[in-house]
Amino acid sequence: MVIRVDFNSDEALYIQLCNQIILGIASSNIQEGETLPSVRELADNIGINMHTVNKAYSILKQEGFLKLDRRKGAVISLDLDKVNAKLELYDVLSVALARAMCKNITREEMHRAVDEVCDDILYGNTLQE
Amino acid sequence: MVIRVDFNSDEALYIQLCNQIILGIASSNIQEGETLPSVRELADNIGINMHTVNKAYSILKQEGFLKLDRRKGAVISLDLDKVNAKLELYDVLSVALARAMCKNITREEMHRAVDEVCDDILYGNTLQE
DNA sequence: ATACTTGTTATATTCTTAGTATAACAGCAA
DNA sequence: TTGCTGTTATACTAAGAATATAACAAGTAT
Repeated sequence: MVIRVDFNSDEALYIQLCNQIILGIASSNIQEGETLPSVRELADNIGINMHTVNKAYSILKQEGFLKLDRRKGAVISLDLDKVNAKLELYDVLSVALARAMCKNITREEMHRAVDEVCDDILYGNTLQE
Repeated sequence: MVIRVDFNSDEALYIQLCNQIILGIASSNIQEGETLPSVRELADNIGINMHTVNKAYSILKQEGFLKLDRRKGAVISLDLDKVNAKLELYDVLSVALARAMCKNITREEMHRAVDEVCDDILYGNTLQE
């Protein structure tokens, strides 16, 4: 799985790493049971520090996306806590949709956006390869 | 319009201010043409520094939610840049929905979440008063 | 047993951001 | 003039992000 990073972004590197890996899982780019590169290897590939990668992996572990094994490394392992996941989704949506409403984006457009983003993640319509 | 702040949150104070005001606009709690408290007044009310409020107002101005007038203060004034607003919405959704997909949240549940959040903003179902 | 790799922990340093604290300025209203 | 707006400037503290070394424990491979 290819992982890139934008050094000019105002988003923290470890957050970018988390997001990319989550997108990779959602798009089946990497699947349950498969392993990510080791912290040192990924850090070297991207050109960042080991601890930055380790921080991302630790967060993903705590959020139930993978498990860390000292022998195998970082193994994708999904813990399906839907209750908590829904609460987080509602939190994110409340600010995102409030913004959208202020900009006169209709509810139909929001629903279309959900479908398009899902399709994009699953089948890769627009940009991402 | 009532504005509160959570000092224990890991979210920056000025971000919380921005989000609250945007939610206030979306929920018609405050409307186009109406004015927000002055930077000094709001800062005193909440118990934070003037510059933190000023930072929030400046961002909201730059994002097209209000205009700053030296005589009237901060006046709600919506600049409807739908193109940009949609791009931002897609950005936020892509990471939020990828997370949701990993947690086996169905597309139907996502659509229901959109409707519930919108209704909650507009009519105040659950918690917010 | 040795060498190597894994995640993990610890410490220290640099840089950026967030937030505060004063202070002053320009424009406008009572 | 007095008092209120937003605006700008400067300086400081605190916290987080990222890096740099270093070492440790546990497993694998030779």
